[in-house]
Parts: sequence; structure tokens; C-alpha cells
Amino acid sequence: MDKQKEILNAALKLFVEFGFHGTPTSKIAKEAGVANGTLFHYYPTKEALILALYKDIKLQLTEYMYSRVNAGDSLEQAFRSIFLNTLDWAQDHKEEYYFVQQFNMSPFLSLIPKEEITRQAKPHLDMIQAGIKNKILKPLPNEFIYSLISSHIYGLSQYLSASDLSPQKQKKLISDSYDMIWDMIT
Amino acid sequence: MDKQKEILNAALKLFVEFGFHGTPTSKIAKEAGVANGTLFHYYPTKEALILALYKDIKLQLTEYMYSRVNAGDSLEQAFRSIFLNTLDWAQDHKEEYYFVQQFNMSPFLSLIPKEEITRQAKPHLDMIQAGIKNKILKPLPNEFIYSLISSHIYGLSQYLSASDLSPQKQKKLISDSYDMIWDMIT
DNA sequence: ACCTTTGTGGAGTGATTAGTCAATCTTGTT
DNA sequence: AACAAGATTGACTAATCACTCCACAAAGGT
Repeated sequence: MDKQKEILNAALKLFVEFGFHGTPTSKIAKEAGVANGTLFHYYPTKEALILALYKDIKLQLTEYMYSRVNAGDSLEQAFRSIFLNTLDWAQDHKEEYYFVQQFNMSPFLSLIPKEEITRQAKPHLDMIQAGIKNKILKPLPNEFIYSLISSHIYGLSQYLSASDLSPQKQKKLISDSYDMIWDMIT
Repeated sequence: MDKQKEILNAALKLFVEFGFHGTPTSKIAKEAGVANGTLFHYYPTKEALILALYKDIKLQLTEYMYSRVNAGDSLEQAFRSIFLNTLDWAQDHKEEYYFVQQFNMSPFLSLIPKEEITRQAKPHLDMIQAGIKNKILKPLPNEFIYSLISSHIYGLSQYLSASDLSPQKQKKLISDSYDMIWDMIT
């Protein structure tokens, strides 16, 4: 087992449960089954560990998001795939999804350079812009549409986590939700 | 000036900037202009201070939410007023609004009894249920609609904070956003 | 076999922090 | 004025925490 990965796994689990400052590095090391010093061998500071975890998770999410989008897909198909992929991922990686939200609401967010954040959002904003140009989407500010979709996904995923629906009911609700937001922005 | 209030003000400002565990009680006391011991005279623990601040802000928000809702208002009018009030409040109390989100994403949320959370949401859920019964709203789960509206407000308010629109453009966007979510759920 | 590099361990440290406490000050009441 | 009750202070403490350091082990190249 890769100790570096074990440390990230342990950190994720504990951060989600106790918060960033609520979990001492010593407990992370213990949970990961490594010595205290080993943690600091891989991550020079606790802050570096938090940032590494965030970047790692963000990378996984981004990869999965686009995983079922094909080159020939229409804009509408691509939108739908990304929406559904994101929701699938959020449901299958609740801790990770929660961690990202938690991170975004923390002072650590300011440690991520602004350019990296815009770079992350760029593909989505470009798609939205293309949608507006093609008169598929309403002529609203890109960032506004992006913000609405993001929070729509967040709201839905929160509801899915809170309620306890059967898989097929979940699927139906996710599909309906997509139609709702799609109608909203087109 | 009321020292108790000064402590809450200082705590809010610092929590938003540095996070809960990132701000020592000593700094809160200093920022508030009171001695260390005074803080613990009013709040036995740091945790108690955080909870008191949350409850205080939540109370303000709830009051303002319903402030321009009149007894004779139709369901549609009431919905609209609450939506607009919430957004006004969020824009006029950005730190407070951010704090609430931050709190909701923190382990401290679990210290609020579940019954109090449901009690907070009850008036809204009741309104939604009435709307469904009257066939004004789509027949979807109450909590789902509630979740969608909440996150829609969150997304909009985040966009408004990030962008720098003129007051009248803001008003227009808020009004349009309301129409969008209203269309979505009716 | 020898050496270098990298990984691992865990006791130890200096700094920080939540919370205490006893003394002093303020305020209001009789 | 005398008293009581609460408010305020800030030095103090016990505990905790991020991080260091140095010894040792593995791995891998020559």
C-alpha cells in the first residue's frame, strides 16, 4: 500500500468529520498507519497536505466529469453528460464532494491562485459561451449560468444524500432535474 | 457599546477571514476591545460562542426574510417576497451570509439539534406543500423544491458578489432569477 | 560488497491556545 | 454611605499541536 495515498485517505476522512483545524496531524498519521514524521516527509506542512488533497480530488472530479463526453457530441449532449457524470461522481464520492465544498468555504481557498480557479472553470465557461452564441442558451452572463448550474447540482446532490431514494427513483429525479435546469437556461 | 455584541461582531469578522479554528479567542477579545476573561464571562467555551453567533445571525435572517410578507398576500406574492428579501439580506450582510454557509459546511452543524433545523425549515416546507396542494407548484418532494430554491439563491448571491453590477442591473437580475426559478418549480 | 538515495520511525520541542482565577471596578439598591 | 451582584481585567496554566531531528531500514545502482 502506498503510504502517501494512505495519508490522503486518512486526511480526507478526518477532515470531513472534524474539520481542517479540528484534526491534528498526529491523528491523520495514526489513522493512516504511519509515523508522525512520515507525514511530514511527504507533505512539508499541514497546509501543503490540505492543498494536495484538494488538488487530487479536483483532478479526479474533472476527469470523471468529462469521461463520457465524446468528440462528436452535440453541445446539448455534452451538457447533459457532464451534468449526469458530476452527479454520479458526487453520489459515489460523498466524502470527496463534501470536502470540496468545505474547502471552497474555507480560508484555504484563497491559497489557490486565481488563475488556477479560472483555468478550472474555463472549459465550462467556453461551452456556455458557445451555447449562447448558437442561441441555444439564454443570453445571460457566462458566470451567472455557470453559478446557477453548479448550485443546482449542489442542491440536488444534497437532497439525494439527505433523502433515501431507491436507485431508479434517484435516476429519474436526476434526469428530471437536468431537464428542469436545461429548460431554465434555454 | 455592549461588549457582548462587540464580541460577536469581532468573532464574525475574524471567523469569516480565518475560519473557526484559525482564530484564537485571544484575537477575538482583542478585536472586540475586551479582556480575555470577559469573553469567557459571556461564553463559557469557544464552541458556545460559535453557536451563539450562528443562532443570532440565523434569527436576523429569518426575521428579515418574512419582513415584507403580509397576512393577505397570495402564496405567489409570499414566495416572491421571501425570495427577494433573502437576496437583499444576503447582499447587505455578506459576512453574515458567508458565515452561515461556512457554518453549515462545518462539523459544528452537528451540534445544532436536528429538531431545531427542521423547525427552521418548517414554514418554508409548509408553504411549498400548500403550493403543491393548490396545484401551483409541481408535485415534487417538498425538501427537494426547498433545496433547489436555497441553492438557487446561493448561486445567484455568489454571482452578485463576484461580479460588480450596478444596483439597477442587480435588481433586474434578481427579478429575472426569481422568474426563472418560479418557472422551474411551477 | 559498498555507497547513495529515499523512506520510515517516534521521541522531543517550542509555540500556541482554550479556559481559569482571584483581584478590582461598576452599577444599582436600600 | 454601605452593600451586593455582576462586570471586567490580565496574568497564569495545563494541554495540545505542528513540526524537527536524528537514527535506522530498504532499495537500487555500480
